[in-house]
Amino acid sequence: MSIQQIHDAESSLSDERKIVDRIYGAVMEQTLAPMTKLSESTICESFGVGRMKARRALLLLASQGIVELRSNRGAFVASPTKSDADEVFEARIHIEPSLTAQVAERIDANGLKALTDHIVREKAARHADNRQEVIRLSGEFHVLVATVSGNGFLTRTLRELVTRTSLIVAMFGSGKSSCCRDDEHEGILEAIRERDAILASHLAREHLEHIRRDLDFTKTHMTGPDLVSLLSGN
Amino acid sequence: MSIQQIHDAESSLSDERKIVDRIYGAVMEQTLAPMTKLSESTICESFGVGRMKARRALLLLASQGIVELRSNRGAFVASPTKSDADEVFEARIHIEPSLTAQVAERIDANGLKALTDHIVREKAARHADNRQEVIRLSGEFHVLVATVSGNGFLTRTLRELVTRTSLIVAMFGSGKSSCCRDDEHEGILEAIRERDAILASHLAREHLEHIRRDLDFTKTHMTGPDLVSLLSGN
DNA sequence: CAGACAAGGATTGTTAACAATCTATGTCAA
DNA sequence: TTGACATAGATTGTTAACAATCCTTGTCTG
Repeated sequence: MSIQQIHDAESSLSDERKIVDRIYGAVMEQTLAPMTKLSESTICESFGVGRMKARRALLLLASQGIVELRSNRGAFVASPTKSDADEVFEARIHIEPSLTAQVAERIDANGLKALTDHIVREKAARHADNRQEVIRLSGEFHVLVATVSGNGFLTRTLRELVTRTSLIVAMFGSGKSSCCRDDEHEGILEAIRERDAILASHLAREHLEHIRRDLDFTKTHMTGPDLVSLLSGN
Repeated sequence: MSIQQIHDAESSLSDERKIVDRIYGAVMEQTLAPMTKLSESTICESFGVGRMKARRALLLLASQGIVELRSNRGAFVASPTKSDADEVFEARIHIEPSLTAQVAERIDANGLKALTDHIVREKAARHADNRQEVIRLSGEFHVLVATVSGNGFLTRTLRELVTRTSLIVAMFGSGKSSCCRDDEHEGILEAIRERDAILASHLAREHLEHIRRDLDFTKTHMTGPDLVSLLSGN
C-alpha cells in the first residue's frame, strides 16, 4: 500500500520534475544550446509521457527563465541577452557572498564532507579532461553551497541562477576559461573550512566577478554567427 | 494588426498571468488565508477561463510555493511551517540589505519619486484604517525597492518572498503588529534619499528582524485552533 | 448511540479528437 | 533565376469526454 503510494508519487509529480531536472542538467553541462527548439513531440518521445506532462514541464521551465515559450511556435531554450546576464550576475553577487559567509560560520561536519567530496570529483573530472562533467560540476558547486546552508529557497534560487549562468556562458563565453577555475572553488572551500567568513565571502564575490569578466558581449548574439557559420560550413 | 497581436498576447499568455497576479494580490492583502482550497471550478468561474488555464495557473503558483498541490485532492493556499518561515526570512536577510544598499547608491530621480509616492499612499491607507490596503502596500514596498533597482530577477524573487511572508504572518503573526510599521519604511527611504548605503542596509536588516520578532511560533498551526474555534463558535 | 461500511456525487487526472496557427515545399509568373 | 503565392504537412492551442480518485452522506450493525 505504501509502496504503491510511493510509486504513485514518483510517477505523477515526479514525471514533470524528472523532465525539468533532465533539461536543467542538459543546460548545465551545455548539451542543450540556447535557442534549441524543444518540441512537445520530442519531449513526449524522449521521456515516454503524454503531451500534457510535456507541456506542464515546459511551462515550469519557462516560469524559471530556462525556456522561452512563443505563442503558436513552441518552446526554445532561452537565449539570455547582455541585460539578462547583468541581472543574473548582480543577483548572484547580492546573494552568494553573504550566503557563503553564513555557510563558513555555521557549516557542520557533513556539510564540509559534501563540499570536500565535490571538489575531489571536480578535480578528477578536470584531470580526465571530461569537459561536460567539469562544466556541470563547476556549476553545481555553487548550488551545493546553498544546499549545505540548509535553505531550500536559496537552493532553488541558486539552481536557477546557475543554470541561467550556464546559458549566458554558452552565449557570451570567451572560449578559454568558459567555466569556473577549480582553484577558486578550492580557495572558497579552504576559507569555509577555516571558518573565515569574511574571506569566504570575499572569495565568492571575486570568483563571480572573474566569471563575468571572462564574458565577451561584443560578439554578435550567436544567432547571427551560428547561422552564418553553419551556412558557410555547408 | 499589431493591436490584434497585443490583444492575443494579453489573452493567451496573460490569462494565466492574470490569475496568478490576482491570487498573489489576494494572498498579499490576506484575503486568501493559508489552506484555503482553490478548486479548479472556482477559478474557472471566477476568471471565466477553461480548466486548462486554471490548472496551468495553479501549477505556476505551486512552483513558487504559494500553493500546494495534493495529488487527487486539489490545490490549497500554502501553509508555511516554522521551518519555511526561517528559510524565507534568512533569504530575505541575505538579499534585501544588500539590495537596499545598492539602491541607495544608484537610485535616480524616477526611482526616488516612485518610492516617495508609495510611502505617501502607505501613510494614507494607514490613516484611513484600511487594513487590507495597508498590508498590501507594506509588502509591496519591499518589491518596489527591487523594482527600482532595475533587476527583474530580484524583483520576481522578492515578490515571491514577500507573498510567502504574507502567508507566514497569516499563520504566525501575533495580532498587534501584524504588518510593517510604516515609520521603518520611511526611515529606509530617508537613508536611500541621502545616499547612505550603509544606513539603508542596516535599517533594512533591522526592519526584517523586527517583522520576524513579532511572529509567534508557539501557537499551534492554525489548523487546530481554526477548526476548534469555528466549532466552539457555532 | 457510536462506528464501520457502502453508494452516490463531486473533483481531479488523463487521453483523444478537433481547431487554429505556423512552416515548408512546390508552382507559377515576371 | 528569383520572387511571390498557394497548398499540404506539421505543430501548437483548446475543448470535451472519459477514467480514477476522493469526499460526503446515509445505512446498518454491534
